[in-house]
Amino acid sequence: MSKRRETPLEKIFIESHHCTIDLRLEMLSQAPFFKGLDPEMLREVNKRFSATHFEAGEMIYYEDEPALRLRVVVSGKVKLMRHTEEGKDVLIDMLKPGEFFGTLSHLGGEVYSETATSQTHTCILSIDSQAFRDILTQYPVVAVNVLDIMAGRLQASRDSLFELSTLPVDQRIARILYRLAEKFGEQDDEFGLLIQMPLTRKDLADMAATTTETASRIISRLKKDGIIHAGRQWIAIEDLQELENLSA
Amino acid sequence: MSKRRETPLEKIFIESHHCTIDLRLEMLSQAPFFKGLDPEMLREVNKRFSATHFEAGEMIYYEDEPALRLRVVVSGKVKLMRHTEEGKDVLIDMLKPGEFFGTLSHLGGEVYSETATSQTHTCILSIDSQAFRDILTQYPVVAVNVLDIMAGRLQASRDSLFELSTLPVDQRIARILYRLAEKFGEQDDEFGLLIQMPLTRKDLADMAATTTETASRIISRLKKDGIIHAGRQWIAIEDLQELENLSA
DNA sequence: CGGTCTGTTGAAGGATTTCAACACTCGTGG
DNA sequence: CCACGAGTGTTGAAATCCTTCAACAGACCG
Repeated sequence: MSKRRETPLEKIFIESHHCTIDLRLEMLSQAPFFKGLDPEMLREVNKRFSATHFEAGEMIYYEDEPALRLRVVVSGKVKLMRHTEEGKDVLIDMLKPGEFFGTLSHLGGEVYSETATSQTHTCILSIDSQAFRDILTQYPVVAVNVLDIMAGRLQASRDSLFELSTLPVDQRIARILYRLAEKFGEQDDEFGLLIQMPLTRKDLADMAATTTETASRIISRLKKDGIIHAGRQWIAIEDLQELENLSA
Repeated sequence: MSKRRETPLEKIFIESHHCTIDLRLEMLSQAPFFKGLDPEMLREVNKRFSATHFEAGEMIYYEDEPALRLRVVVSGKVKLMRHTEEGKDVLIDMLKPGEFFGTLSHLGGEVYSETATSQTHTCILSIDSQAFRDILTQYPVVAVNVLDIMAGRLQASRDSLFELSTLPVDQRIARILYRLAEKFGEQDDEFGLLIQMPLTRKDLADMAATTTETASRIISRLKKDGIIHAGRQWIAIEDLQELENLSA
Protein backbone atom coordinates (compact mmCIF):
# COMPACT_ATOMS: atom_id res chain seq x y z
CA MET A 1 0.00 0.00 0.00
CA SER A 2 1.45 3.33 -1.00
CA LYS A 3 1.86 5.95 1.66
CA ARG A 4 0.83 8.75 -0.68
CA ARG A 5 -2.85 7.96 -0.58
CA GLU A 6 -4.43 6.86 2.66
CA THR A 7 -7.94 6.46 1.28
CA PRO A 8 -8.56 5.25 -2.24
CA LEU A 9 -12.05 6.78 -2.16
CA GLU A 10 -12.88 9.20 -4.92
CA LYS A 11 -12.66 12.79 -3.79
CA ILE A 12 -15.72 14.62 -4.95
CA PHE A 13 -15.21 18.37 -5.11
CA ILE A 14 -18.72 19.56 -5.08
CA GLU A 15 -19.56 23.10 -5.94
CA SER A 16 -22.98 24.55 -6.36
CA HIS A 17 -23.07 23.57 -10.04
CA HIS A 18 -23.66 20.00 -8.83
CA CYS A 19 -27.31 20.92 -8.46
CA THR A 20 -27.80 22.57 -11.83
CA ILE A 21 -31.12 22.51 -13.64
CA ASP A 22 -29.57 20.27 -16.23
CA LEU A 23 -28.48 17.73 -13.68
CA ARG A 24 -31.90 17.81 -12.05
CA LEU A 25 -33.73 17.07 -15.27
CA GLU A 26 -31.15 14.48 -16.24
CA MET A 27 -31.61 12.73 -12.90
CA LEU A 28 -35.39 12.81 -12.93
CA SER A 29 -35.49 11.47 -16.47
CA GLN A 30 -33.28 8.57 -15.42
CA ALA A 31 -34.95 7.95 -12.07
CA PRO A 32 -36.55 4.50 -12.04
CA PHE A 33 -39.92 5.78 -10.87
CA PHE A 34 -40.28 8.20 -13.78
CA LYS A 35 -39.40 5.59 -16.37
CA GLY A 36 -41.90 5.73 -19.23
CA LEU A 37 -42.93 9.32 -18.61
CA ASP A 38 -42.65 11.47 -21.73
CA PRO A 39 -40.36 14.54 -21.74
CA GLU A 40 -43.10 17.10 -21.53
CA MET A 41 -44.72 15.53 -18.49
CA LEU A 42 -41.25 15.25 -17.01
CA ARG A 43 -40.62 18.98 -17.39
CA GLU A 44 -44.00 19.61 -15.81
CA VAL A 45 -43.16 17.33 -12.91
CA ASN A 46 -39.68 18.77 -12.50
CA LYS A 47 -41.12 22.19 -11.65
CA ARG A 48 -42.64 20.82 -8.48
CA PHE A 49 -39.29 19.66 -7.06
CA SER A 50 -36.85 21.87 -5.22
CA ALA A 51 -33.14 21.20 -4.70
CA THR A 52 -31.07 21.27 -1.53
CA HIS A 53 -27.37 20.70 -0.96
CA PHE A 54 -25.80 18.90 2.02
CA GLU A 55 -22.24 18.51 3.25
CA ALA A 56 -20.92 15.09 4.22
CA GLY A 57 -22.31 14.09 7.61
CA GLU A 58 -25.19 16.56 7.65
CA MET A 59 -28.61 15.48 8.80
CA ILE A 60 -31.28 15.67 6.11
CA TYR A 61 -34.11 14.90 8.50
CA TYR A 62 -34.57 13.35 11.91
CA GLU A 63 -36.57 10.39 13.16
CA ASP A 64 -39.93 11.47 14.65
CA GLU A 65 -39.98 14.77 12.75
CA PRO A 66 -43.25 15.41 10.89
CA ALA A 67 -42.89 13.61 7.57
CA LEU A 68 -43.86 16.10 4.89
CA ARG A 69 -41.58 15.57 1.93
CA LEU A 70 -40.44 12.95 -0.49
CA ARG A 71 -36.80 13.24 -1.52
CA VAL A 72 -34.65 11.99 -4.36
CA VAL A 73 -30.87 11.59 -4.33
CA VAL A 74 -29.41 13.51 -7.27
CA SER A 75 -25.74 13.07 -6.38
CA GLY A 76 -23.93 11.59 -3.39
CA LYS A 77 -24.84 8.86 -0.92
CA VAL A 78 -27.49 8.92 1.81
CA LYS A 79 -27.61 6.78 4.96
CA LEU A 80 -30.90 5.82 6.66
CA MET A 81 -30.69 4.88 10.34
CA ARG A 82 -32.79 4.24 13.39
CA HIS A 83 -31.65 4.93 16.93
CA THR A 84 -32.51 3.47 20.32
CA GLU A 85 -32.57 5.38 23.55
CA GLU A 86 -29.68 3.26 24.83
CA GLY A 87 -27.52 4.50 21.97
CA LYS A 88 -27.72 1.45 19.74
CA ASP A 89 -28.09 2.25 16.06
CA VAL A 90 -29.47 0.26 13.17
CA LEU A 91 -28.46 1.10 9.62
CA ILE A 92 -31.49 0.47 7.43
CA ASP A 93 -30.24 1.38 3.98
CA MET A 94 -27.63 3.21 1.92
CA LEU A 95 -28.97 5.13 -1.07
CA LYS A 96 -27.32 6.22 -4.29
CA PRO A 97 -28.40 8.69 -6.98
CA GLY A 98 -31.82 7.93 -8.45
CA GLU A 99 -33.27 6.45 -5.26
CA PHE A 100 -36.01 8.12 -3.28
CA PHE A 101 -36.61 8.35 0.47
CA GLY A 102 -38.64 10.34 2.96
CA THR A 103 -42.38 9.79 2.85
CA LEU A 104 -44.99 8.81 0.31
CA SER A 105 -47.72 9.46 2.80
CA HIS A 106 -50.25 12.24 2.61
CA LEU A 107 -51.57 11.99 6.15
CA GLY A 108 -50.67 14.90 8.36
CA GLY A 109 -49.90 13.09 11.58
CA GLU A 110 -47.13 10.88 10.30
CA VAL A 111 -43.48 11.24 11.20
CA TYR A 112 -40.27 9.94 9.66
CA SER A 113 -39.41 6.54 11.03
CA GLU A 114 -35.70 6.94 10.40
CA THR A 115 -32.95 9.54 10.36
CA ALA A 116 -31.41 10.46 6.99
CA THR A 117 -27.78 11.59 6.83
CA SER A 118 -25.67 12.59 3.86
CA GLN A 119 -22.77 10.15 3.80
CA THR A 120 -20.93 12.32 1.24
CA HIS A 121 -21.59 15.70 -0.33
CA THR A 122 -25.07 15.34 -1.74
CA CYS A 123 -27.68 17.09 -3.80
CA ILE A 124 -31.25 16.24 -2.91
CA LEU A 125 -34.46 17.04 -4.74
CA SER A 126 -37.59 17.18 -2.66
CA ILE A 127 -41.30 17.55 -3.16
CA ASP A 128 -44.28 17.96 -0.88
CA SER A 129 -45.71 14.49 -0.32
CA GLN A 130 -49.23 15.59 -1.23
CA ALA A 131 -47.94 17.00 -4.51
CA PHE A 132 -46.26 13.69 -5.22
CA ARG A 133 -49.48 11.84 -4.55
CA ASP A 134 -51.15 14.08 -7.11
CA ILE A 135 -48.51 12.98 -9.60
CA LEU A 136 -49.21 9.35 -8.72
CA THR A 137 -52.90 9.61 -9.52
CA GLN A 138 -52.24 11.80 -12.55
CA TYR A 139 -49.66 9.44 -14.08
CA PRO A 140 -50.56 5.81 -13.27
CA VAL A 141 -47.35 4.58 -14.84
CA VAL A 142 -45.43 6.39 -12.11
CA ALA A 143 -47.56 4.73 -9.42
CA VAL A 144 -46.79 1.30 -10.86
CA ASN A 145 -43.07 2.12 -11.04
CA VAL A 146 -43.03 3.23 -7.43
CA LEU A 147 -44.96 0.10 -6.50
CA ASP A 148 -42.27 -2.07 -8.08
CA ILE A 149 -39.58 -0.21 -6.19
CA MET A 150 -41.43 -0.62 -2.90
CA ALA A 151 -41.92 -4.33 -3.61
CA GLY A 152 -38.18 -4.62 -4.18
CA ARG A 153 -37.43 -2.83 -0.93
CA LEU A 154 -39.83 -5.02 1.01
CA GLN A 155 -38.09 -8.02 -0.48
CA ALA A 156 -34.69 -6.65 0.52
CA SER A 157 -35.86 -5.89 4.04
CA ARG A 158 -37.23 -9.40 4.44
CA ASP A 159 -33.99 -10.81 3.10
CA SER A 160 -32.13 -8.94 5.82
CA LEU A 161 -34.58 -10.17 8.41
CA PHE A 162 -34.07 -13.71 7.23
CA GLU A 163 -30.30 -13.46 7.27
CA LEU A 164 -30.28 -11.83 10.67
CA SER A 165 -32.43 -14.66 11.97
CA THR A 166 -30.49 -17.55 10.54
CA LEU A 167 -26.83 -16.66 9.87
CA PRO A 168 -23.90 -16.20 12.27
CA VAL A 169 -22.20 -12.80 12.35
CA ASP A 170 -19.34 -13.57 10.01
CA GLN A 171 -21.68 -14.74 7.26
CA ARG A 172 -23.91 -11.71 7.73
CA ILE A 173 -20.93 -9.40 7.31
CA ALA A 174 -19.83 -11.32 4.23
CA ARG A 175 -23.27 -10.90 2.64
CA ILE A 176 -23.43 -7.24 3.49
CA LEU A 177 -20.05 -6.64 1.92
CA TYR A 178 -21.11 -8.57 -1.15
CA ARG A 179 -24.22 -6.50 -1.62
CA LEU A 180 -22.45 -3.21 -0.96
CA ALA A 181 -19.90 -4.22 -3.57
CA GLU A 182 -22.68 -4.93 -6.07
CA LYS A 183 -24.35 -1.60 -5.46
CA PHE A 184 -21.43 0.75 -4.83
CA GLY A 185 -18.45 -1.19 -6.19
CA GLU A 186 -16.04 0.45 -8.64
CA GLN A 187 -12.99 -1.26 -10.02
CA ASP A 188 -9.79 0.13 -8.50
CA ASP A 189 -6.39 -0.59 -10.06
CA GLU A 190 -4.67 -1.13 -6.78
CA PHE A 191 -7.23 -2.77 -4.47
CA GLY A 192 -9.90 -4.49 -6.55
CA LEU A 193 -13.61 -3.82 -6.32
CA LEU A 194 -13.76 -0.72 -4.14
CA ILE A 195 -16.93 0.17 -2.24
CA GLN A 196 -17.19 3.80 -3.28
CA MET A 197 -18.40 5.32 -0.05
CA PRO A 198 -17.06 6.19 3.40
CA LEU A 199 -17.83 3.12 5.48
CA THR A 200 -16.77 2.71 9.10
CA ARG A 201 -16.65 -0.49 11.16
CA LYS A 202 -19.55 0.93 13.10
CA ASP A 203 -21.61 1.34 9.90
CA LEU A 204 -20.99 -2.31 9.13
CA ALA A 205 -21.81 -3.33 12.68
CA ASP A 206 -25.07 -1.36 12.53
CA MET A 207 -26.03 -3.18 9.35
CA ALA A 208 -25.15 -6.62 10.71
CA ALA A 209 -26.69 -6.10 14.15
CA THR A 210 -23.41 -6.57 15.97
CA THR A 211 -20.76 -4.44 17.70
CA THR A 212 -17.89 -2.44 16.21
CA GLU A 213 -15.45 -4.75 17.96
CA THR A 214 -16.90 -7.86 16.35
CA ALA A 215 -17.09 -6.17 12.95
CA SER A 216 -13.45 -5.13 13.33
CA ARG A 217 -12.37 -8.66 14.19
CA ILE A 218 -14.15 -10.09 11.16
CA ILE A 219 -12.71 -7.46 8.82
CA SER A 220 -9.26 -8.22 10.21
CA ARG A 221 -9.71 -11.90 9.46
CA LEU A 222 -10.99 -11.25 5.93
CA LYS A 223 -7.93 -9.05 5.35
CA LYS A 224 -5.60 -11.71 6.69
CA ASP A 225 -7.21 -14.29 4.41
CA GLY A 226 -6.64 -12.08 1.37
CA ILE A 227 -10.34 -11.70 0.60
CA ILE A 228 -10.60 -7.95 1.06
CA HIS A 229 -8.51 -4.83 1.43
CA ALA A 230 -9.62 -2.32 4.03
CA GLY A 231 -8.47 0.84 5.69
CA ARG A 232 -9.90 3.74 7.59
CA GLN A 233 -13.46 4.20 6.29
CA TRP A 234 -12.98 2.16 3.14
CA ILE A 235 -13.22 -1.45 2.02
CA ALA A 236 -12.38 -3.08 -1.30
CA ILE A 237 -13.11 -6.65 -2.33
CA GLU A 238 -10.13 -8.60 -3.61
CA ASP A 239 -11.77 -12.02 -4.03
CA LEU A 240 -15.50 -11.61 -4.69
CA GLN A 241 -16.00 -15.30 -5.40
CA GLU A 242 -14.56 -16.33 -2.05
CA LEU A 243 -16.70 -13.70 -0.32
CA GLU A 244 -19.78 -15.22 -1.91
CA ASN A 245 -18.72 -18.70 -0.81
CA LEU A 246 -18.29 -17.48 2.75
CA SER A 247 -21.79 -16.05 2.86
CA ALA A 248 -23.48 -19.30 1.84
CA MET B 1 -59.20 -23.85 33.76
CA SER B 2 -62.08 -26.14 32.87
CA LYS B 3 -61.28 -29.60 31.65
CA ARG B 4 -64.11 -29.57 29.16
CA ARG B 5 -62.41 -27.36 26.64
CA GLU B 6 -58.72 -27.80 25.98
CA THR B 7 -58.44 -25.06 23.38
CA PRO B 8 -60.51 -21.89 23.60
CA LEU B 9 -59.95 -21.26 19.88
CA GLU B 10 -63.04 -20.79 17.79
CA LYS B 11 -63.92 -23.90 15.83
CA ILE B 12 -64.67 -22.91 12.29
CA PHE B 13 -66.71 -25.48 10.44
CA ILE B 14 -66.07 -24.57 6.90
CA GLU B 15 -68.16 -25.97 4.14
CA SER B 16 -68.03 -25.00 0.52
CA HIS B 17 -70.48 -22.16 1.09
CA HIS B 18 -67.60 -20.31 2.71
CA CYS B 19 -66.46 -19.35 -0.76
CA THR B 20 -69.78 -18.19 -2.13
CA ILE B 21 -70.04 -15.49 -4.76
CA ASP B 22 -71.61 -13.23 -2.16
CA LEU B 23 -68.70 -13.62 0.19
CA ARG B 24 -66.24 -13.01 -2.61
CA LEU B 25 -67.84 -9.74 -3.63
CA GLU B 26 -68.28 -8.75 -0.02
CA MET B 27 -64.60 -9.36 0.63
CA LEU B 28 -63.36 -7.57 -2.46
CA SER B 29 -65.53 -4.57 -1.73
CA GLN B 30 -64.07 -4.37 1.76
CA ALA B 31 -60.49 -5.15 0.77
CA PRO B 32 -58.26 -2.15 1.54
CA PHE B 33 -56.76 -2.06 -1.93
CA PHE B 34 -60.13 -1.71 -3.65
CA LYS B 35 -61.26 1.07 -1.39
CA GLY B 36 -62.77 3.88 -3.47
CA LEU B 37 -63.64 1.69 -6.42
CA ASP B 38 -67.28 2.01 -7.47
CA PRO B 39 -69.54 -1.10 -7.43
CA GLU B 40 -69.66 -1.56 -11.17
CA MET B 41 -65.89 -1.56 -11.55
CA LEU B 42 -65.77 -3.91 -8.61
CA ARG B 43 -68.07 -6.40 -10.30
CA GLU B 44 -65.92 -6.14 -13.39
CA VAL B 45 -62.80 -6.79 -11.38
CA ASN B 46 -64.38 -9.64 -9.45
CA LYS B 47 -64.82 -11.65 -12.63
CA ARG B 48 -61.09 -11.91 -13.05
CA PHE B 49 -60.54 -13.62 -9.70
CA SER B 50 -60.97 -17.31 -9.05
CA ALA B 51 -61.51 -18.97 -5.68
CA THR B 52 -59.72 -21.90 -4.05
CA HIS B 53 -60.28 -23.63 -0.74
CA PHE B 54 -57.58 -24.98 1.57
CA GLU B 55 -57.64 -27.18 4.66
CA ALA B 56 -55.69 -26.19 7.76
CA GLY B 57 -52.00 -26.87 7.24
CA GLU B 58 -52.12 -27.11 3.45
CA MET B 59 -49.48 -25.44 1.33
CA ILE B 60 -50.80 -22.69 -0.93
CA TYR B 61 -47.52 -22.25 -2.77
CA TYR B 62 -43.87 -23.05 -2.20
CA GLU B 63 -40.75 -20.91 -2.06
CA ASP B 64 -38.90 -20.88 -5.41
CA GLU B 65 -41.97 -21.87 -7.40
CA PRO B 66 -42.64 -19.61 -10.43
CA ALA B 67 -44.59 -16.64 -9.05
CA LEU B 68 -47.59 -16.21 -11.30
CA ARG B 69 -50.52 -15.20 -9.15
CA LEU B 70 -51.63 -12.62 -6.66
CA ARG B 71 -53.87 -13.95 -3.90
CA VAL B 72 -56.31 -12.49 -1.42
CA VAL B 73 -57.42 -14.04 1.86
CA VAL B 74 -61.22 -14.26 1.91
CA SER B 75 -61.58 -16.28 5.11
CA GLY B 76 -59.11 -17.96 7.45
CA LYS B 77 -55.48 -17.20 8.32
CA VAL B 78 -52.39 -17.58 6.16
CA LYS B 79 -48.79 -18.00 7.30
CA LEU B 80 -45.80 -16.81 5.24
CA MET B 81 -42.46 -18.49 5.95
CA ARG B 82 -38.95 -18.86 4.63
CA HIS B 83 -36.83 -21.95 5.14
CA THR B 84 -33.10 -22.59 5.31
CA GLU B 85 -31.38 -25.72 4.12
CA GLU B 86 -30.36 -26.49 7.69
CA GLY B 87 -34.00 -26.64 8.71
CA LYS B 88 -34.29 -23.24 10.37
CA ASP B 89 -37.51 -21.41 9.61
CA VAL B 90 -38.41 -17.74 9.68
CA LEU B 91 -42.02 -16.68 9.99
CA ILE B 92 -42.43 -13.53 7.93
CA ASP B 93 -46.08 -12.67 8.39
CA MET B 94 -49.51 -13.88 9.43
CA LEU B 95 -52.38 -12.72 7.21
CA LYS B 96 -56.06 -12.32 7.90
CA PRO B 97 -59.04 -11.81 5.57
CA GLY B 98 -58.65 -8.80 3.28
CA GLU B 99 -54.88 -9.04 2.97
CA PHE B 100 -53.11 -9.98 -0.23
CA PHE B 101 -49.98 -12.03 -0.86
CA GLY B 102 -48.22 -13.84 -3.68
CA THR B 103 -46.73 -11.63 -6.35
CA LEU B 104 -47.39 -8.23 -7.84
CA SER B 105 -44.74 -8.80 -10.44
CA HIS B 106 -45.36 -9.28 -14.14
CA LEU B 107 -41.95 -10.62 -15.08
CA GLY B 108 -41.92 -14.29 -16.05
CA GLY B 109 -38.69 -15.38 -14.41
CA GLU B 110 -39.60 -14.50 -10.86
CA VAL B 111 -40.32 -17.01 -8.11
CA TYR B 112 -42.07 -16.77 -4.77
CA SER B 113 -39.63 -15.80 -2.06
CA GLU B 114 -41.63 -17.46 0.68
CA THR B 115 -43.88 -20.44 1.36
CA ALA B 116 -47.56 -19.77 2.07
CA THR B 117 -49.50 -22.14 4.32
CA SER B 118 -53.11 -22.05 5.44
CA GLN B 119 -53.02 -21.83 9.20
CA THR B 120 -56.76 -22.61 9.42
CA HIS B 121 -59.40 -23.56 6.87
CA THR B 122 -59.16 -20.81 4.30
CA CYS B 123 -60.74 -19.47 1.17
CA ILE B 124 -58.37 -17.72 -1.21
CA LEU B 125 -59.10 -15.62 -4.27
CA SER B 126 -56.38 -15.44 -6.87
CA ILE B 127 -55.68 -13.60 -10.08
CA ASP B 128 -53.00 -13.79 -12.73
CA SER B 129 -50.38 -11.20 -11.80
CA GLN B 130 -50.42 -9.67 -15.29
CA ALA B 131 -54.19 -9.25 -15.07
CA PHE B 132 -53.75 -7.50 -11.74
CA ARG B 133 -51.22 -5.14 -13.26
CA ASP B 134 -53.78 -4.28 -15.91
CA ILE B 135 -56.17 -3.36 -13.10
CA LEU B 136 -53.48 -1.20 -11.53
CA THR B 137 -52.98 0.87 -14.66
CA GLN B 138 -56.70 0.94 -15.41
CA TYR B 139 -57.69 2.14 -11.94
CA PRO B 140 -54.99 4.45 -10.52
CA VAL B 141 -56.80 4.62 -7.18
CA VAL B 142 -56.11 0.92 -6.72
CA ALA B 143 -52.42 1.43 -7.47
CA VAL B 144 -52.20 4.13 -4.82
CA ASN B 145 -54.03 1.92 -2.30
CA VAL B 146 -51.66 -0.97 -2.95
CA LEU B 147 -48.75 1.43 -2.65
CA ASP B 148 -49.92 2.49 0.80
CA ILE B 149 -50.22 -1.13 1.88
CA MET B 150 -46.73 -1.93 0.61
CA ALA B 151 -45.37 1.13 2.41
CA GLY B 152 -46.99 -0.13 5.61
CA ARG B 153 -45.49 -3.57 5.14
CA LEU B 154 -42.05 -2.17 4.49
CA GLN B 155 -42.41 -0.16 7.67
CA ALA B 156 -43.45 -3.28 9.59
CA SER B 157 -40.57 -5.30 8.19
CA ARG B 158 -38.08 -2.61 9.16
CA ASP B 159 -39.63 -2.44 12.61
CA SER B 160 -38.99 -6.16 13.00
CA LEU B 161 -35.44 -5.73 11.76
CA PHE B 162 -34.88 -2.97 14.27
CA GLU B 163 -36.30 -4.97 17.15
CA LEU B 164 -34.35 -8.06 16.21
CA SER B 165 -31.19 -5.97 16.15
CA THR B 166 -31.65 -4.17 19.43
CA LEU B 167 -33.90 -6.08 21.83
CA PRO B 168 -33.21 -9.21 23.94
CA VAL B 169 -35.40 -12.26 23.26
CA ASP B 170 -37.92 -11.75 26.03
CA GLN B 171 -38.75 -8.24 24.85
CA ARG B 172 -39.03 -9.41 21.26
CA ILE B 173 -41.52 -12.09 22.29
CA ALA B 174 -43.48 -9.56 24.31
CA ARG B 175 -43.75 -7.24 21.29
CA ILE B 176 -44.76 -10.05 18.98
CA LEU B 177 -47.50 -11.13 21.37
CA TYR B 178 -48.67 -7.56 21.65
CA ARG B 179 -48.93 -7.14 17.92
CA LEU B 180 -50.60 -10.51 17.39
CA ALA B 181 -53.11 -9.53 20.06
CA GLU B 182 -53.82 -6.25 18.25
CA LYS B 183 -54.33 -7.98 14.92
CA PHE B 184 -55.96 -11.27 15.88
CA GLY B 185 -57.18 -10.64 19.42
CA GLU B 186 -60.79 -11.42 20.40
CA GLN B 187 -62.15 -10.94 23.88
CA ASP B 188 -62.70 -14.30 25.64
CA ASP B 189 -64.80 -14.54 28.80
CA GLU B 190 -62.48 -16.94 30.49
CA PHE B 191 -58.95 -16.03 29.41
CA GLY B 192 -58.89 -12.40 28.29
CA LEU B 193 -57.72 -11.19 24.89
CA LEU B 194 -57.39 -14.41 22.92
CA ILE B 195 -55.18 -14.60 19.84
CA GLN B 196 -57.68 -16.21 17.49
CA MET B 197 -55.35 -18.54 15.59
CA PRO B 198 -53.45 -21.78 16.16
CA LEU B 199 -50.04 -20.64 17.35
CA THR B 200 -47.30 -23.02 18.45
CA ARG B 201 -44.16 -22.21 20.43
CA LYS B 202 -42.24 -22.88 17.26
CA ASP B 203 -44.30 -20.28 15.37
CA LEU B 204 -43.41 -17.75 18.03
CA ALA B 205 -39.76 -18.80 17.96
CA ASP B 206 -39.68 -18.41 14.17
CA MET B 207 -41.05 -14.88 14.48
CA ALA B 208 -38.63 -13.88 17.22
CA ALA B 209 -35.56 -15.51 15.67
CA THR B 210 -35.01 -17.84 18.59
CA THR B 211 -35.54 -21.52 19.46
CA THR B 212 -38.71 -23.30 20.58
CA GLU B 213 -37.05 -24.01 23.92
CA THR B 214 -36.35 -20.35 24.58
CA ALA B 215 -39.85 -19.36 23.45
CA SER B 216 -41.31 -21.98 25.75
CA ARG B 217 -39.29 -20.73 28.72
CA ILE B 218 -40.44 -17.16 28.14
CA ILE B 219 -44.09 -18.17 27.74
CA SER B 220 -43.81 -20.15 30.98
CA ARG B 221 -42.49 -17.11 32.77
CA LEU B 222 -45.22 -14.84 31.37
CA LYS B 223 -47.80 -17.38 32.52
CA LYS B 224 -46.26 -17.57 35.98
CA ASP B 225 -46.31 -13.77 36.21
CA GLY B 226 -50.01 -13.71 35.37
CA ILE B 227 -49.54 -11.71 32.17
CA ILE B 228 -50.86 -14.31 29.74
CA HIS B 229 -52.79 -17.56 29.57
CA ALA B 230 -51.49 -20.19 27.19
CA GLY B 231 -52.02 -23.78 26.23
CA ARG B 232 -51.40 -26.08 23.35
CA GLN B 233 -51.44 -23.91 20.22
CA TRP B 234 -53.17 -20.96 21.82
CA ILE B 235 -52.26 -17.84 23.78
CA ALA B 236 -54.46 -15.23 25.44
CA ILE B 237 -53.33 -11.93 26.95
CA GLU B 238 -54.46 -11.34 30.51
CA ASP B 239 -52.61 -8.09 31.21
CA LEU B 240 -52.04 -6.17 27.98
CA GLN B 241 -50.69 -3.13 29.76
CA GLU B 242 -48.00 -5.12 31.52
CA LEU B 243 -47.10 -6.82 28.24
CA GLU B 244 -46.60 -3.42 26.67
CA ASN B 245 -44.43 -2.32 29.59
CA LEU B 246 -42.26 -5.41 29.20
CA SER B 247 -41.64 -4.73 25.54
CA ALA B 248 -40.33 -1.21 26.13
C1' DC C 1 0.90 18.68 17.82
C1' DG C 2 -2.62 17.60 21.05
C1' DG C 3 -7.30 15.90 20.83
C1' DT C 4 -10.82 13.34 18.81
C1' DC C 5 -12.41 9.82 15.90
C1' DT C 6 -11.62 5.34 14.23
C1' DG C 7 -9.82 0.92 14.47
C1' DT C 8 -7.57 -3.17 16.94
C1' DT C 9 -6.93 -6.82 20.11
C1' DG C 10 -7.33 -9.46 24.60
C1' DA C 11 -9.77 -11.44 28.36
C1' DA C 12 -13.86 -12.04 31.13
C1' DG C 13 -18.66 -12.46 31.29
C1' DG C 14 -23.30 -13.36 29.80
C1' DA C 15 -27.38 -14.34 26.99
C1' DT C 16 -28.99 -17.86 24.26
C1' DT C 17 -28.38 -22.23 21.99
C1' DT C 18 -27.74 -26.93 22.05
C1' DC C 19 -28.36 -31.37 23.82
C1' DA C 20 -31.08 -34.37 26.41
C1' DA C 21 -34.87 -36.31 28.77
C1' DC C 22 -39.45 -36.29 29.76
C1' DA C 23 -44.70 -34.88 30.04
C1' DC C 24 -48.84 -33.93 27.91
C1' DT C 25 -52.48 -33.83 24.15
C1' DC C 26 -54.79 -35.51 20.39
C1' DG C 27 -56.02 -38.25 16.58
C1' DT C 28 -56.12 -42.80 14.79
C1' DG C 29 -56.43 -47.51 14.22
C1' DG C 30 -56.50 -51.95 16.35
C1' DC D 1 -62.72 -47.71 23.67
C1' DC D 2 -58.24 -47.86 24.77
C1' DA D 3 -53.50 -47.75 23.42
C1' DC D 4 -50.13 -46.04 20.82
C1' DG D 5 -47.46 -42.76 18.38
C1' DA D 6 -46.64 -38.37 16.48
C1' DG D 7 -46.65 -33.70 17.46
C1' DT D 8 -46.14 -30.31 20.92
C1' DG D 9 -44.50 -28.35 25.13
C1' DT D 10 -41.32 -28.20 29.31
C1' DT D 11 -37.22 -27.99 31.98
C1' DG D 12 -32.22 -28.66 33.24
C1' DA D 13 -27.31 -28.48 32.44
C1' DA D 14 -23.46 -27.84 29.44
C1' DA D 15 -21.52 -25.45 25.72
C1' DT D 16 -20.75 -21.44 22.75
C1' DC D 17 -21.05 -17.42 20.24
C1' DC D 18 -20.87 -12.90 20.92
C1' DT D 19 -20.79 -8.85 23.89
C1' DT D 20 -18.75 -6.08 27.22
C1' DC D 21 -15.00 -3.93 29.31
C1' DA D 22 -10.51 -2.25 28.84
C1' DA D 23 -6.37 -0.51 26.94
C1' DC D 24 -3.98 1.12 23.24
C1' DA D 25 -2.49 2.56 18.31
C1' DG D 26 -2.89 5.12 14.19
C1' DA D 27 -5.04 8.82 11.34
C1' DC D 28 -7.01 13.13 10.56
C1' DC D 29 -8.17 18.03 11.87
C1' DG D 30 -7.74 22.38 13.34
